[in-house]
Amino acid sequence: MNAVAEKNLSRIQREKRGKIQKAALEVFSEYGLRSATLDKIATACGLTKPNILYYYSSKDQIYFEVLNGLLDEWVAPLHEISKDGEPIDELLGYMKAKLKMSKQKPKESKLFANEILHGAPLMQNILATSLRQTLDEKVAVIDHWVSEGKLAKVSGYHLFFSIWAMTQHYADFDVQVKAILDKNEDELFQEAEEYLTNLLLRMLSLPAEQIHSTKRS
Amino acid sequence: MNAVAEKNLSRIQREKRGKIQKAALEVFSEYGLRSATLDKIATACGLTKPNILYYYSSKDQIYFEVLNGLLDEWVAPLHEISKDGEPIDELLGYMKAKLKMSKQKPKESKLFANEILHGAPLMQNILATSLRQTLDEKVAVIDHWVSEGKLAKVSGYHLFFSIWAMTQHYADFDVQVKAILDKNEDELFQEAEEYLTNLLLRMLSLPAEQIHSTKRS
DNA sequence: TAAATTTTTGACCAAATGGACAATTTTTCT
DNA sequence: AGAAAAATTGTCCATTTGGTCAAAAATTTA
Repeated sequence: MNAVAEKNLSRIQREKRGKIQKAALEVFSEYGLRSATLDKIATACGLTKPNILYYYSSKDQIYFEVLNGLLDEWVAPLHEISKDGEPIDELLGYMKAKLKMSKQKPKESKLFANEILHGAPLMQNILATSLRQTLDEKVAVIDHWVSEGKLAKVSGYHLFFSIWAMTQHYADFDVQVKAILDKNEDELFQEAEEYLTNLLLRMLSLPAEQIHSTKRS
Repeated sequence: MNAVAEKNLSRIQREKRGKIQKAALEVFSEYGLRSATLDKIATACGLTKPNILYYYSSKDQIYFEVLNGLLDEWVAPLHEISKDGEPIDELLGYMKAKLKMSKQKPKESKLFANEILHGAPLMQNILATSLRQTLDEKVAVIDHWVSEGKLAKVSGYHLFFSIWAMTQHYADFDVQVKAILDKNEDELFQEAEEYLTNLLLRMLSLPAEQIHSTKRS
């Protein structure tokens, strides 16, 4: 029900559905599924409530569409990790891509976080199949790098967990971060990138290489 | 309105309030403030809805009490960091304490996560004053350790952010973690501790010390 | 342009839910 | 024991909210 069916929609259909999804993302990410109301979404996109229900059959349906629409984009950076690249560069690149998403798409990040936090009722299946499979592949790549001596010994799964946790933290918990550090966003993310780069370099470099692990921004 | 006033409560008051708070934690952490209903809390603690409202003036009030009741406990491990201890041991100890809380109190972790994720309307003040002050002090300690050459150069603030993120990840996003890794909880947290210990050791150790940074459980 | 189709909306409904309250029961105090 | 205070509950209410529907307006098609 995506790129295929989307072509059959009229101009109006596409416009309005787009508006609704955009507004829904705002509202859902701020309030969560339950606290978000159709009225709030309606106000946010300048349509009436019944009009919204003309395009989507229910509130849950909107939520599902929004979440699904973001999924691919969300997992995309993972696919960019190439087994033929320089291990540390690949992983630093992944971290940076994830951090960039936190900076530029905090609402999307929060929406996912909220969904998973409450048991991922709509995504558990995808997590356990699609995401898991992709991750298994990438962990295999990491294991291979480790066995080849190109990377310090590390658990691939936990490495990914920690990259997710640390990068998304700056989006999901921005309120806390900003309550403690009153830098502007550019500064903050610049610092975060330097910090995380250093962290990964130190953690992933082999002892012998540790010497030239100072700057590699 | 805490330890002081709490003494003036009758046995029944203390029992029932305790029951209610416990049930409320369950329900709020699973559903969030808005989706949680008084009926769910009532069922969970075996009281009637009006009875609950006899002890707490409103649903918001219960939520506030639960959240506040947990706050001190939540920040406590931070106070344990002693400037007189061995820097790396202190920080490893902190990480382990936080990880333990994630394992043993996932509901509390999720409650906080949810609150902050949605803008921390009830806690922003505390975050920006109390937590911030405590953290400033601990960051000063870290800076001192760094200047004394006892710790690799690192941003204290981001170090704390990353410890929070990585340890709480195992509680807050447990659904995702478990969808990817099907270990039992003991194994999982054991692995996590080893991984995070290694990570912190590598990141915080001075280059010269890196040699004996293999095992230090 | 007129008919057919699509889009939009005002009015309305039923269910869920936070909370009020008076009456009743239980506990405590004298 | 009996009065006073505290605790409990059944009943009720107002608001919020997801969703329906028929009629009206706008757009497309022939």
